[in-house]
Amino acid sequence: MSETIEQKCLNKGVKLTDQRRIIAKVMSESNDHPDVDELYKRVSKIDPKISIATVYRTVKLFEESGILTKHEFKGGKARYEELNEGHHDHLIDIKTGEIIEFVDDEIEKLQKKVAEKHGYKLVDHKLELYGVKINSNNE
Amino acid sequence: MSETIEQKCLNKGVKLTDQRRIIAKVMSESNDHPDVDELYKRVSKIDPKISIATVYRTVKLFEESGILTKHEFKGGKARYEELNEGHHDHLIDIKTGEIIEFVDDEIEKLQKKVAEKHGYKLVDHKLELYGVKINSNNE
DNA sequence: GTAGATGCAAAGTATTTGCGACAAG
DNA sequence: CTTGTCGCAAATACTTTGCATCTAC
Repeated sequence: MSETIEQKCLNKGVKLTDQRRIIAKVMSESNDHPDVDELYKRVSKIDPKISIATVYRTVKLFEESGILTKHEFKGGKARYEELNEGHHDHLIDIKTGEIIEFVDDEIEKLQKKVAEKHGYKLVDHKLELYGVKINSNNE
Repeated sequence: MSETIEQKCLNKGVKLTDQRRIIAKVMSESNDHPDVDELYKRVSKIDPKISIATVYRTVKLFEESGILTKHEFKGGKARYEELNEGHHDHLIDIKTGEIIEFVDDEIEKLQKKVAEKHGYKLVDHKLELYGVKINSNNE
């Protein structure tokens, strides 16, 4: 396993407060992609005195420190996820909202190539696929 | 050239009002990706009495009718673009904000394949590349 | 001890909506 | 005519911020 969020904070000189420790813990333990409201709810169960302003400030700080990433999936609120070595993109079930993470090296390479073809160095990218389940009960 | 926005409205049974005609015209003539505020400014030059609520209502209606697409590029406001046959994705210069449109069939195919691999039919997707210009004056 | 963090409530943005007046088909 | 649209201002949703207090280092 990789570094904990707390370790990352220490390495990056981010001051650790109780609130941040709690937010870090909740994010580490979340396998989904909570929005700020949801995160606030989870965090409030541990410490009901934390304010939502702190949650907003903290996710922003963690994002800037490369600890979390922010996703802005279609039409919704900003959602967050812990950033680990393994980069991945998202496939979103438009019926259920379920999110599947995937990696496709070939797509990654092609993206780089496209950027270069246009004279750019690729710095970041966003790839989201939206789909519906192909299953047994064909409509 | 393809159908005009006005023709599309007729085909889809979208009632044409003066305001909608103006918004349609401005969008057709825009080669960039204006946000609602910017669109409102442009539209106001033609008819200063149009309200921003109408602009919001109209872009939403046009989006639902498949006439415009909405983009939510990183951290900004929603931006709109006329939807034509030729689908394309966007490469955004993170220094200047310039937007380059591109098409890459191979990436498109791979996206479909990835979705299928996970048991999904690809319905929609979002691909944005963010880059910096590689140029003569290397920093 | 001091710079930075927190909680609160107030202020910003972006967008949507209720309503009476008005216009398109 | 009648249904849907418009303009306006008020409402909503999400996020940020000023300020006084408190806390990590």
